[in-house]
Amino acid sequence: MARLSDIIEDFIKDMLKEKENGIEIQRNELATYFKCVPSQINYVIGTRFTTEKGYYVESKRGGGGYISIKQVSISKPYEYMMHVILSMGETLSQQSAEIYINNFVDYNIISKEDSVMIKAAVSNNALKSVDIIKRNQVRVDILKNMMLRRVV
Amino acid sequence: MARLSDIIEDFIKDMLKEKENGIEIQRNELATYFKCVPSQINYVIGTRFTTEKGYYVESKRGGGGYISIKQVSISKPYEYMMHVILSMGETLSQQSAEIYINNFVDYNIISKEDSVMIKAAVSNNALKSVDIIKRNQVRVDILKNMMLRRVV
DNA sequence: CTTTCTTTGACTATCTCTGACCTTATTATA
DNA sequence: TATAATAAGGTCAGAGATAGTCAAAGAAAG
Repeated sequence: MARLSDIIEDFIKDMLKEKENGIEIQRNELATYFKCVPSQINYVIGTRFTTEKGYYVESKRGGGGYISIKQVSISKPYEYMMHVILSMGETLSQQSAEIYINNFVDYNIISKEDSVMIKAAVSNNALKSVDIIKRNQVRVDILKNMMLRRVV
Repeated sequence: MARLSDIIEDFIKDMLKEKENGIEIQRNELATYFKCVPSQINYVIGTRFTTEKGYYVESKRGGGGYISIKQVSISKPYEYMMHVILSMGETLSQQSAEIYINNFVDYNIISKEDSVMIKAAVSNNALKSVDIIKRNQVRVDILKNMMLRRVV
């Protein structure tokens, strides 16, 4: 059974596809349409339209309020990559790693096939014999090393 | 009498036969159907639907959660890779890893560019924060995971 | 008799949905 | 203009819905 959040996510993504310059939605309107509480719209945006995933969200309260969603432009892959590597920090969960890797595909830095392989390299399964405490540290080291080699 | 785990295994395999693109199951639903505890489903999947046996399993928790199982098509590269992976053993030096990776390039399983990236993933530099004692074990895990996903 | 495989259940982790309460912006009115 | 009413959107904690882990008990095989 598809989750409501997924349905709303798809709905918003469809809207974004049609509009080049981002969209503006009414939170209450959307909630009424999907027969859910307004805060579920926040949940969807908060979990699916994050900065990490390449979205830029703004909103305004009060009369005539709105939520605007834009997709970050993908102009300079190399600079993006270096920026991301430098901003990764010293530790990385499997989940966060996958978000980064999906972004690399979106930015045409790696192919879909490579992304599968890279995800495998940093999966908990591959790192199962690394101490839990160190695992996220090893993960980020591996990902940085791979991505550096790819763009250099 | 056949063990329950075998019955569940057969049931899932029958489902897989009918669906070309893999299946999605509900752990609790299946457990109810077979009148067993949910964790037995994990046991069956963990012992019968492993990567080594050619299956790829993903799951998600929470509302609308699922376990998805896909059967890997047994291609020539897959068989070759499986053979190589099984021969790798439980530990691998950086030097040996590079020999394997070079062979994969020769066999046209990966590109030269990918080989650079894979070598980076299993380099001592990427694994610098893994205990020396465990490093060769982690290295082989990573390489196995990556290569399996590449041929799958 | 020992080892390995199976079954069970208590506890844990994660994701989704809901509602009460809060903050901010605009508009109407005294 | 100051104030009140109205019209948005935001936050957060808790309830609900799944799945995962692990160790111990039980059963089967060697």
